[in-house]
Amino acid sequence: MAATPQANAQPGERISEAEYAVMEVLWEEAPLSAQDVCAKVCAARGWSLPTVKTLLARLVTKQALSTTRDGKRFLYSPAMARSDYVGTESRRLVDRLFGGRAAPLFAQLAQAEALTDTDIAEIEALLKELKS
Amino acid sequence: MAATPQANAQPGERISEAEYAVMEVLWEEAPLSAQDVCAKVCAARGWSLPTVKTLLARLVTKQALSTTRDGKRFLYSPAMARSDYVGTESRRLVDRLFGGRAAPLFAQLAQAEALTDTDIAEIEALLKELKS
DNA sequence: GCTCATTGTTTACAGGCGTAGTCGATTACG
DNA sequence: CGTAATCGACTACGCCTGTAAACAATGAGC
Repeated sequence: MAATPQANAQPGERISEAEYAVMEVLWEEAPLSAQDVCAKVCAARGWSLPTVKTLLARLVTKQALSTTRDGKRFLYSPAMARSDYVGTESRRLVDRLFGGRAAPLFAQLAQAEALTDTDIAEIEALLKELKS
Repeated sequence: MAATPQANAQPGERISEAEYAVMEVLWEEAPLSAQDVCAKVCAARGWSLPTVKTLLARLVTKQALSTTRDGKRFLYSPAMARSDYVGTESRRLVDRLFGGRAAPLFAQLAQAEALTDTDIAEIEALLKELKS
């Protein structure tokens, strides 16, 4: 048995921070080759090409990326929407730190003065919309 | 050289998820002994006493907990405020996922319908206060 | 067609994390 | 005073992560 061997990896697999940096690039523009991705992050993070390759491979295993052959190389594209990732990640934080309620998070940010005037204005607008 | 040996561990050390569960208990009530802590989390997380002891030790190393001798055992107390932890952790998320701006996070939660009516009311109240 | 550069794959390795057992010291109880 | 229970320290170990080298296949250019 064991249909597809070593292929354990639910789509729910967690994406690590380094992997996330790679996803960022691909969410901005895709599909890209490993080299393209490296061109966009290697400098900033002090990575080498092999590192990016490893991360790409792991993301493919985790089904966070899909690939298309292009000659001898692969082109990588996100297999999950950025908003999905951001959503579950936000939710996770709110659940873990604020008992699942968003208001305390907001209060926290407010108290930490992490809210700019623009933020406040935008949130106000959103609120108005929500109530309609 | 090497003043205090193995004692590398800036207070900035990151607290892992399991460690956080222990901190939670101590933020709620402190000081507590290892057994007290275990009594409060072991069941819920399926841990054994040794596990809790390890986590406590690591948290002490990370200077997230302080200890007081009490006979042959230690009593543990938080060495950092919960609000500090929650603050940096929230900030980290906002920085990483929303470019440091809070409004998009709020929008995300709104769109994900993660906002209850109570949340909205409370946030509205907070907004009003902020503007005064 | 042959060689060279490029690509993905495999392997590596140290450090952190989750989970826990062992052990020597110490305290408490009889 | 001696023995048993308990405590913290040390050790362990597999998995994930960050980072990367080695290698084998494959496609491109001459």
